[in-house]
Amino acid sequence: MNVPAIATLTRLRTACSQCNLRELCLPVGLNADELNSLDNLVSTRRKIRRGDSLFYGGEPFSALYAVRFGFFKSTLTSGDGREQVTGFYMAGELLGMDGIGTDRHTCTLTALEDSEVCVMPFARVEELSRRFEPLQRHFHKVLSREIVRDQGVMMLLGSMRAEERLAAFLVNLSQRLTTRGFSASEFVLRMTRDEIGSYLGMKLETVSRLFSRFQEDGMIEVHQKHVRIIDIAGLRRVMAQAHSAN
Amino acid sequence: MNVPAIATLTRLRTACSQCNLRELCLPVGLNADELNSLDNLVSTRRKIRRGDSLFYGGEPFSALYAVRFGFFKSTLTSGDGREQVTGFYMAGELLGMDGIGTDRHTCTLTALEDSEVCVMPFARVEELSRRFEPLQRHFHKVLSREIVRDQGVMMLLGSMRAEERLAAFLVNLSQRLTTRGFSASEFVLRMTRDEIGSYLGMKLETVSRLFSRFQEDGMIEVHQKHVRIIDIAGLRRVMAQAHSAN
DNA sequence: GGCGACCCTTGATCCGCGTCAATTCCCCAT
DNA sequence: ATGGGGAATTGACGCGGATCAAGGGTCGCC
Repeated sequence: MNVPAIATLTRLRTACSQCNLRELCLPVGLNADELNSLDNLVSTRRKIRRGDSLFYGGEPFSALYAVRFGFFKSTLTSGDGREQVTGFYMAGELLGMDGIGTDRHTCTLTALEDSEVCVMPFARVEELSRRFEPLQRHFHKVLSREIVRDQGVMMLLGSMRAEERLAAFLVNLSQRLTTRGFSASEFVLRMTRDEIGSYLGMKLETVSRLFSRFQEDGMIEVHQKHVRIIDIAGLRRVMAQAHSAN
Repeated sequence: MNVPAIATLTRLRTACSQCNLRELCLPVGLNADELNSLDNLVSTRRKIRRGDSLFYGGEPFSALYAVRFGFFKSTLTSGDGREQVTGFYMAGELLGMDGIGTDRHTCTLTALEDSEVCVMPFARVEELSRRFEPLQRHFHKVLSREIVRDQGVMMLLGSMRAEERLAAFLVNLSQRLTTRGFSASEFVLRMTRDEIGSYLGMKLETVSRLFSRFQEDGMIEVHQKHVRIIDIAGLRRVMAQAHSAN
């Protein structure tokens, strides 16, 4: 009598239909019935302490992860040991899609604050999306959007100057925080200057200098990791100035 | 009697099971039976003349495309009109995956030489991959690999210096040509210096100068669009030199 | 077959950002 | 409270690659 009771509890606890992130996460746009069929999508949840990694590049791939709360960076390490930050992830975003192609993760996912993820065994994702057209469709959309996001970063890195890149970064962060119900104008950076720099293709000193400059220009206020955006229109203007880098 | 005969002919003509690219393309790894079920995946073929576009950013998305022969570039245009080359595609590679997420293409695909693609209506791709597990699996792998590829470019742009990037570009081209049965060491660039530069985040003059330098160093021979790779190990050494950019 | 439109090459100069270095700030652990 | 260490800031300087400019090669089109 006891074991099934616990199993039910676990199921409920990890049920997408009960999750307040369902409007952001994989089940977005599904109706109540459809949601219920998803309730065994998530096998367990897993807590990751700040500084620890969810998975490492090279590890075998078996599951996708949805961020419940917390903050992650993904990093890629090249043959010669250089490390590049390839993305930052927050609640409702999906991790691990890089592993599908080769059955091994290519990047490492590290928590930048104490975090929790929903573990979705990939076999289950595929099975459910075969049986279940709306999930299939949405899953494909999520994969595709990751491609589009990456191409956006390529454009950032390939054709914008340092100040434009940093402005774009701040605007993007602000938008994503807003979507999640946080303040659009005031937030705490979870990553270091070095990590921002790696992501944006510049050195930490440059990041720091640009923060100071944006502050002088009255567009933001920065104190260490605290950022307040005063003039988001100004930042948008900076990121769109057409006068090139290359 | 006549119409069905033509229909059969068309079917045969566009059948994956008859295509010599099936080992590179979507149906990779499927057995004969499985391949046959795919024979109505491709609705038609479409020829694109050099300089023409298969689709433009902003257009509604309806199908994926597999390159039969030819060569494409994909470009992204930012709000302020800057254009960034985000990739080059050759036979057997899949185009259009950027459109799935928003039902609109985000990038423009332009033929750099006279080309032909197989048109795969996306609804059909999804339907077949629901009914057909190996296709589903492989399709997911293709999407995931595109993500990984893009992350590789991010690393390139974010953490390598110009000469490393260009060396990496040449090595990558050579590899992909080899896979397709072409010479690994001698080929014709289908894109201009400007397009290479855009892709690699540098100016065309820099591309040109680096080509000349690689030639002086005895690693390649270049005459306009003709490239001969003499010392691929040397190029690999250049792309891996750890002494940073940022 | 010759003319024009690109494309490529190469040089000279300049500047954005990387590099190196010193100092300060902040958080955390004792 | 206090000391230690990582993170951030700021300045001085130099270099890689952008910018500007001129010339030459190649191919398609009349």
